[in-house]
Order: sequence, then C-alpha cells, then structure tokens
Amino acid sequence: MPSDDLENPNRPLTLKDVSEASGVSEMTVSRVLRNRGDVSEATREKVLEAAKSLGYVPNKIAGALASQRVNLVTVIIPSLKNLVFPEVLSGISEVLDDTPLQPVVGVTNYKPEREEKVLYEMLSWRPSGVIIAGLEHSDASRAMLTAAGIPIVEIMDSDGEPIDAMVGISHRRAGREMARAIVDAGYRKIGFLGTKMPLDHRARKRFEGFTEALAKAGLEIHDHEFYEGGSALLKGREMTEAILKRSPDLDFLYYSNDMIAAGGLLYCRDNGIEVPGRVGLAGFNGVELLDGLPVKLATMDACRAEIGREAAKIVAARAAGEEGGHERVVLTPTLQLGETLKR
Amino acid sequence: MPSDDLENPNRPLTLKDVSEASGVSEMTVSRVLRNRGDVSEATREKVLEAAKSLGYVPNKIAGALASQRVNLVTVIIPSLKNLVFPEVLSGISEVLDDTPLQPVVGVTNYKPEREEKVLYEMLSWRPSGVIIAGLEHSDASRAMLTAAGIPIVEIMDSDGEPIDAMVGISHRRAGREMARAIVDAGYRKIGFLGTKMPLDHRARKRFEGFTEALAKAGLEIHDHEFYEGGSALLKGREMTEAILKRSPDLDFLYYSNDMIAAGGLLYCRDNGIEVPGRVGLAGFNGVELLDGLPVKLATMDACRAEIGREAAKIVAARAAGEEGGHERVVLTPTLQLGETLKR
DNA sequence: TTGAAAGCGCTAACAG
DNA sequence: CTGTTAGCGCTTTCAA
Repeated sequence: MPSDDLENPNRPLTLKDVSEASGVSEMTVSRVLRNRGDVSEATREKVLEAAKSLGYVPNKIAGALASQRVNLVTVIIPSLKNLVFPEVLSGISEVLDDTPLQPVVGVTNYKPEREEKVLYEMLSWRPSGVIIAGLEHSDASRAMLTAAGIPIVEIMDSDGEPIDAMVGISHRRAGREMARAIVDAGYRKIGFLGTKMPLDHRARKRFEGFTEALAKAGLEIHDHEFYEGGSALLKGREMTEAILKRSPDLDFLYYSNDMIAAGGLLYCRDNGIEVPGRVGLAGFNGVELLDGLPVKLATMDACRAEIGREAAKIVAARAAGEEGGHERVVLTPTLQLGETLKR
Repeated sequence: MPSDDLENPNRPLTLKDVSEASGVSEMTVSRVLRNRGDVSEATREKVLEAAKSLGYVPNKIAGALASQRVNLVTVIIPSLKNLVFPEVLSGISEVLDDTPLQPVVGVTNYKPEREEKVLYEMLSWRPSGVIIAGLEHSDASRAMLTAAGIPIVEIMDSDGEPIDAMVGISHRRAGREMARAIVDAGYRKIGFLGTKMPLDHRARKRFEGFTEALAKAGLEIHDHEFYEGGSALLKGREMTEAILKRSPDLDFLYYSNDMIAAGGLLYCRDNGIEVPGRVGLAGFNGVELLDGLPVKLATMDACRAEIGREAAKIVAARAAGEEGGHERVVLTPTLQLGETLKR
C-alpha cells in the first residue's frame, strides 16, 4: 500500500510507490520498467515484482512530458460506417502493431469544420504523426498540419498536392478507366448514380474522370440520380427504380459505390431486368460484401488495406528517426469486370 | 516568432511564447485560452490575437499533468468491421459531443490478451472513464479496471456481474424469445447457423438461451453449421446450402447475425426455396443493410446506438462530478417478425 | 550499475 | 482582474 495514502487513499500509484516498495531509487525503477540501460538482474526482479504486486500502471502523461515523445499516431477519417475506412485502419494497425506506435482514430463525418476541431484536439496531444484521409482541408487545418513538425500522410487520393507525404489512388483515373471499359463494351446510354455529398471529393473526382472519358468518346451522361443518407443498399434499389422508370432507354448504370450498386443489382434481379444484357452495372470499391451477391458486380478495388499499410510504414520509418519527407505512393486499382459489364 | 528560437528553430510553441508576444503573463494567457476566471476584454483580445497569429496549439500533455484531468474516454470494442460497433460509437459520440469529453477507440479483435494490452496502454493515459464491450475479461483486465478509480461501463450485455456500471441487453433472453416465436409459429425442425468464434460471448449466450427455450418446448436444434472469417454474406449462402443439403427436412434456420442471414435469404431466393413457406429464417441485430433486401428478414434489434448513448451519459455524469456507481441499464430488444418467420 | 538534481509545459492556489 | 510560486510524475543528464 502506498505510504502517504493518508492524503488520498484512492490516488493512482506512482513510481515513488514502486520505489519505496522495492527499496530501489525511482530512477532505477523507471529504467527497469522501460528496459533502458543496464540494471542488475537482482534489482530488476525486485522492481518488477513490486510493480506487479502493487498493480502499478505508468503514467504516460508524465512520461510524455518529460521525454517529449508520444507514441500516438493520429488517424483522421470521414466515417466509420463506410466499411472502407475500417479496412484502411486494419492496414494501419497491422503495421503499427510491430512498432511502439499506437493509432488513435478521429472521425470527421465529412465536415471540414469537424476535421478542424478533431485535428486541433488530436494535435494538442503532440502525436508522432498524422494519417489523414483526403487532400482537401480547410486553410486552418492545413496550417496546423504544416506547423505540427511531424510526419503527415494524406491518404486515399493522389489527385492533388499533399502537405507532406501521400498514399492513394487516382480517383479521376479510376473514373476514366471505368468509362472506357463501359464504352468499349458497347454501352452508349449511360446513367450515373451517386451520393449527393458535395464534400466527398473522391467520389467527385471519379465522376469527373468518368464524364471526361465519356466526352472523349463523344458521349455524355444520359441521366443521373443522387442520394443522401439512409441505407445505401435500399437507396440503390430506389434510385435504380427511379432512374430506369424515368429513362427506360438507359443501357448502363455506374454507381459511385458498391453498396448502392448491389442494391441496384438486387432490384434488377427482382424485377426481371436482365443484367448485363438489358442494362449493365458497375460500382466502386471492391467491398467484401460483393462476394456474397448472386452475380459478380463490376467494380474497382480501391486498395484500402494497402493504403493503410503504406501510410503506416511511412510514419513508422520517420518516427524511428529515418530521414524522409514528401513520399508519394500512388497505387493502381484493378478493374474487375465481374458479370455485370459485358456483352 | 518565438524569442529563443536560436536553440531549436522548429520547436512547438509554448504558453511562454504567447505570453511574450502579447505582453501578458503566462497565467493569464492560460486563463484566456481556457475561458477560466475573469479576464478583461482588452487583455483577452491581445492574447487571442497573439495565440492565433503564432498558430499556438496548447500542449494537453502538460495541461493534463498539471491539472490531473484528462478529458479522454476510452472505448474498447472487439472489432470495427462488424457494423454493430461503429453504431455504438456513434451513440457515444452523439452524447460526448455536448461535453468536453472525447472518445478514444481501442480494438481487441475478440482476443483477451489484446484487450489486456490495449487496456493497459489506454489506462496509462489516465482517461476519465472506460466504456468496454462485454462482461467477460481476463483477471488482469478486471484488476486494472477495478484499480483505475474511474467510471467503468461494460456494454452490450447484461447477463453477468459488471465491475462497475453496465448498459446492455440480455442475449440469453433474446435467444429465448426468438426460439419461442419460432416454435409458436409452428416450426419444428430448427437449424442453427453461427460463428465459430468461441470468444463471442454474446453470440454464445444467444445460442444458450435459444436452445434452452427450445428444450422447454420439447425441441432440440436439429442441425447446425459454424463459420469463421471471410465475407459474412457469402458464408451465409454457403452454410445455408450446406445445411439444407445435409438436412433437407429443416423448416427453420436461425442465424447468429443478420449478415449471414441475409446471405441465406439470397441463397433461398436464387434457388427457388420458398421463404417462409418451405423454410423460415431469422437473424439478429437489425442492421441497416436489411432495409435493402427484397424481403424483410425476421430479426431482433440490439439497441446499439441507445447502448452507446446511455453508456456515454453515465461516464459524462460522473466526469462532471455527479456521484454514482453501479448503474444498471438493461434495454429490451424488440422482435421484428419481418416476412421470413410466419405461417 | 545506481542515484540526485533539474526540468518538460502547464495549472492550482494563493497573494496582490 | 493579474501575477507568483510550486508542483503534476516522469525522464534526461550528469555524477558517483
């Protein structure tokens, strides 16, 4: 029991308590607990036993202040409800698990002002690095990131200029490639179905790349449909119904994500609309869910886990003291034609 | 620019820098930045401007050490890939957003030893509270939680004794209720399909409650199928095919989660197996995904967001100084019969 | 191999 | 309303 527990009987234990319990100086106790420097086996054991029996948990706050070192890596993503981000996170964890670093997640809900706030909160803990989704940030956010003096890795997107390092794919190119594949397959009346969210820059860039490539082939989006909130699968059904009723001559539907595409696919099957004969379908992301669908959906893998891993590697390397800066990793998503895009 | 930047030109700014830049004492600067105590409008503005123009970000590490206060709430969950947990998280955020508290998430991957490690790491930052999934923890984890001297809320489950507070549903009861509904509807040859994971205690308890209620009706599980890893939707399809091939006389399939149940439903529809005529189906959770399915699946709402909100409220109340301890909130999941459980 | 002293950057407590 | 003083619990640095 701590010696001066007269004051506050329920106070957390400190190094001093372990020091007194083991009869070893605080400094040596600290060394043992951190495996730093040489300590004789005898004292080491004494200390370890005392710490354990007391149930001592070191105070990282004090440690961090004294050592000016924090093994936290800030990870900022727009949402957890979109499976994509948990997958990026597992890529990150996979790599950081082999290091002393620990990821700490902040969620912005796609709102720049929230991003700013979360970033501020997180940076005030002086993390060893930041991994943040997207290349678009408010001026204030950019200023904070620039001034932080730690590795900053912007992920998911490569269409733009990063503050420091960048790991992602080109969504513009992804949109272009899909457009080309669709046109090459002979489809001509193409509809687009996507999210209304004006702040999902990656979806926007895919759309831009898509229309750009269509234009090159002398085509235009023939009709479109946007949604907001709710169950993506259900929205996919509803939007598909709406767009096909309005424009029955459409021969292809490009969805901005796999979840709504899956909804569209189920709608078509339930309503005797032949895919890909009557209408072709394609989504984006390559989510695991698709494996369970009756038909393989055309999509494009967004390299989520890989992006997480590469980003984590960059942070880990620099935290370990390696020189670096402005790394650029551009991954290439693979087009999977599936069974919903062909003639 | 900081005055003593000769030493380290890229050092993060401190209160002292703001103090010097504004000509106000460190203490008053601190007061302004925290909105504490009375400060004249004049000095307040001077300080704010200096802080802003320098781009000062307070060091929470030092602040926390000095004030012995950390507005972090540790949230420990088994996984992020199961949509259930992000939903709990949003319930938590919803409530904490109106407080100075901030959630910090740790993931255990359903492994007790990982839980122990994550818990240790998190507790060493001296958070204001812990929200942790489940009532089953290793001895070491229990010891840490007990010794932490902060509010501990165990969530999701109410079948057991919490260390401190508890917010959840009874999974045993959920299993019993579903069994009763199935038996009442006239089904007799019942199959169970679930996860192999022996450490998903809540799934286990539902299973136990389920078989218990069947027994009371003089019935037994007629066949079962377990899976591990992979796409849940796909596994649902595969398991359903396997179990129906092996035991064609089954008239009901109870799945341990909605995702595999959805896979089963799609399988049945694709293979002309009439639901609920030929075979009835039920899942568990009430995931949003179900809204997009062709047929409404029988399920049970697990009250995820509500659980998150209640847990956060308990932590927030105690962090705000309210007395408390051993709160128990037992929510009642509602059975949704849908269209896959009836005759 | 061990220990003593001096902070890390901030805030509590008190004094003006 | 503002400033001074003394730590918070640990690690760095230096000396023994």
